Amino acid sequence: MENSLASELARVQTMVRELEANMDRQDLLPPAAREICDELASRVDRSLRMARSWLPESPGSADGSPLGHDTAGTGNAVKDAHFKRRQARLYNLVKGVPSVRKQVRVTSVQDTAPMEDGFSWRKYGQKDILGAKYPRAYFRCTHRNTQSCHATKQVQRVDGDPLLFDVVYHGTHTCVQAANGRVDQLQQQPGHAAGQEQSSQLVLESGGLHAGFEPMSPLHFTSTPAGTDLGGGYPPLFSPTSLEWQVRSSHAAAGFGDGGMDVEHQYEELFSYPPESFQWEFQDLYAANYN
DNA sequence: GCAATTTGACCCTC
DNA sequence: GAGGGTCAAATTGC
Repeated sequence: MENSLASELARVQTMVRELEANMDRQDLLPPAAREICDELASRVDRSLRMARSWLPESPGSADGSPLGHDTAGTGNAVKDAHFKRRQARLYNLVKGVPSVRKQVRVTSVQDTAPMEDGFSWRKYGQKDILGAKYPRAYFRCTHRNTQSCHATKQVQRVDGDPLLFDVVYHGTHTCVQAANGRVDQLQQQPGHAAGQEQSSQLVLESGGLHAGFEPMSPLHFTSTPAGTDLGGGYPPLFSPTSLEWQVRSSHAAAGFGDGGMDVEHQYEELFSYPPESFQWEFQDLYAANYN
């Protein structure tokens, strides 16, 4: 019952996105209509999450997957096993290295860039991922060599929702860029000290988080100039004008990456019982997403 | 000419 | 052996 409800909502969500994308592609979408589409998508998304919260645990299921991974139709146990292993690796990558995962929504397929996050990144690889429709792109900090900054991130378009990107950050920026702009902002957040770890970015990058109705401040994507394509036949990546951040994050350094906990549980755990140091962040994020 | 991206190959882990 | 992550030479764009 709830399962079919979730499926239906997922279908509606996809249709809204497709409608929006198609109209956007043909310049048929006036601003007012775009707002309605955004709101509609956002509300369906919220309903979907509600529906999923009723479901019994089903990690890796078509609709229950936090990555939006669509295993429906594959019916392939081997693939599923690989997918689970991939998920496990995603969350357990390097023990002790902060890992923050986010989902970034853009408002149209034209705006298909994982947003500017204040750092400059250099792409160093791209891989087709088993069971995933779109390839995963690998970025490292531009200042890796000059300043020994070992922060990296992975960006991958979510299957079934071309407007949604998974962005996984690994490591902490130690470059000057981190010391200037980012930390200055961090210091404005209560309870946060300069130079705090990657988890702080959750606050910053979702600072403008809204339920997806309002454009955020202008963005540009320095690391991925025109011509970069994350695959799937979509246009080159340009500057998104409006983004919705769905902060469904994990923080390996906080102990959520270990212990065999499934991904869905990690999210629930994180939102329900966030580590003390992150509680205020998740209160804000939760409020932004669910109120 | 330099910097960034692309992409095939290699390495590591499971 | 398969798959994910990284390297590095070739290519491209400014």
